[in-house]
Amino acid sequence: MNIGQAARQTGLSAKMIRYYESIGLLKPAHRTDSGYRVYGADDLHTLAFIKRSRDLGFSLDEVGRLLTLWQDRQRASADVKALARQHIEALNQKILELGQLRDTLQDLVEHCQGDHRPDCPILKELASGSCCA
Amino acid sequence: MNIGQAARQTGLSAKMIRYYESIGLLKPAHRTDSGYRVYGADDLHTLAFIKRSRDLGFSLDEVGRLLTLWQDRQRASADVKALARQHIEALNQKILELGQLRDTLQDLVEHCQGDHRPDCPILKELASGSCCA
DNA sequence: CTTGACCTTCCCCACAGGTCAAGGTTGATG
DNA sequence: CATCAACCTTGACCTGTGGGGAAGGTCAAG
Repeated sequence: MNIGQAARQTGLSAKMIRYYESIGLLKPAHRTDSGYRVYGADDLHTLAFIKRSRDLGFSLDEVGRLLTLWQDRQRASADVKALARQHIEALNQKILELGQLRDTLQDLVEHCQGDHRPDCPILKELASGSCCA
Repeated sequence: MNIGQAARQTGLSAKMIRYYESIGLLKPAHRTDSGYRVYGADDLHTLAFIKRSRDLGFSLDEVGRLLTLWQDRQRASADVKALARQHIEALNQKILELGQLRDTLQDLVEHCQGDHRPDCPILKELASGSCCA
């Protein structure tokens, strides 16, 4: 199977597959005599694993660790769980931060008339700085 | 005032200040005879405005628009409000997405023994794909 | 004069790819 | 066989928001 078909089957782009190979996330694919990359069922599995891990928000670095654990028959599931937990914590942290930003902005918006007068509390707060922690 | 002091006073880095100038977010700073950038009270105000806008999660592109509105005495506050609302919507969207990822991961983690056995439901789900929408 | 802190410009690095170019392969058609 | 479209290859450059550091100029104090 060529890279394009592998891409379509996994939902990745051909570009991404080459990129993953270039950064060492994937082992170099087999090649035809003319240099085309060839992918088999195993490779598709790995690509799909990467795709789903990315969809869950893991960084490529984390995906690399997950792949290692996946391919290691001796791994402890505790390792995977720890990685996932760590990722959950990062997500929660990000969610909190974004929520605080949103709330702050929401406050500002609610104090803004939103009419045609140039007077705007949002800009005033941005200029004066009393809005930010 | 030199760029280093301006940076310390506003919480930006000298690097960022030069960058903002290079992309046209800031007007080119005045220079001494020897080429050093010099910042006055007005410039500090603008830098602080940028810093606070960035802290609220606006992109540099959005900051540029806010700056324009800020410096435009004829602006309508409705414009600022619309920009802020738009940003709030983007934040909400991102928060939702991250929350869904977290919940999915949380489910997976809860089904994982987390012991020394190699059997791990998280990896199984990542490999099989039934976990993702 | 020397030292050290500061400034300047310039280039490379990160993430996670997108986009385009120039050229080689492959397979199907006339 | 010629040709054409669709596919593949590598490579280079773009995004956004800077960080890090090199090479060299400037300034103030000792």
